[in-house]
Amino acid sequence: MRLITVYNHLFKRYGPQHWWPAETPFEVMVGAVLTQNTAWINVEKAIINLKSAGAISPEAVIEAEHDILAEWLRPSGYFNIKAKRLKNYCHWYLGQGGFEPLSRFDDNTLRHAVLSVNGVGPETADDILLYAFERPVFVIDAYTRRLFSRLGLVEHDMGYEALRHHFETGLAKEAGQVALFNEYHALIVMHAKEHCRVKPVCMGCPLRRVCPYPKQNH
DNA sequence: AACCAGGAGACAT
DNA sequence: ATGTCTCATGGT
Repeated sequence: MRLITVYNHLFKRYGPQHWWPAETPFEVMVGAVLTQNTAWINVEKAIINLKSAGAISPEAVIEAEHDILAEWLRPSGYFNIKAKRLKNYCHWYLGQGGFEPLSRFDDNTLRHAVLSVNGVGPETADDILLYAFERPVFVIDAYTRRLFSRLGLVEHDMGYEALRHHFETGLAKEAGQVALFNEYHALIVMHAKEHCRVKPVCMGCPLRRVCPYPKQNH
């Protein structure tokens, strides 16, 4: 089965996801950091706190005391670490001059620049690249690994960069890379969420016969 | 009531 | 290069 075939099944079942769930590019960046190993519902609460405090800007994040910022981030978990990581990112972001100057970087340069921030790893960086800067990078997360290794389309022990390269080259001939990668990652997350927890059978699963869910606990 | 969620860094080996 | 610990709230 080809990668684009899996995509077509998912899209037919779930339709367009119009990700990322955020109002501005900066809000995408904040969400990308806060959602590290965390349920999105909890990230939403933290973002609401930031908005209520008028702190959904890089300047406000930097100016806030650590303990205050951590308190706003509390619902998203790891609040002490994430307060530091968010400040690290905002310092770097403003140091680069914000969105405009960064948007002139070529894809690879921008990716390495974002990755240089302490607290921003490959997945967080690619969330930011794809959903805030609209660059053609394929986001690899735990869901992607699990789904495609169980489908037998990738090896289970592939590293992040190897997986990313596999998806990007495997979909290279498809039109509209950014829009495709945007929808694909969102659909993978949606599919995983539907098959999360108790689901006796894959009723309505777009991948029917080959659907790897549920297996073990998922 | 254990288990997991849209990971990453520090550190040891 | 690869493996293990830690970070932490909230839903099921």
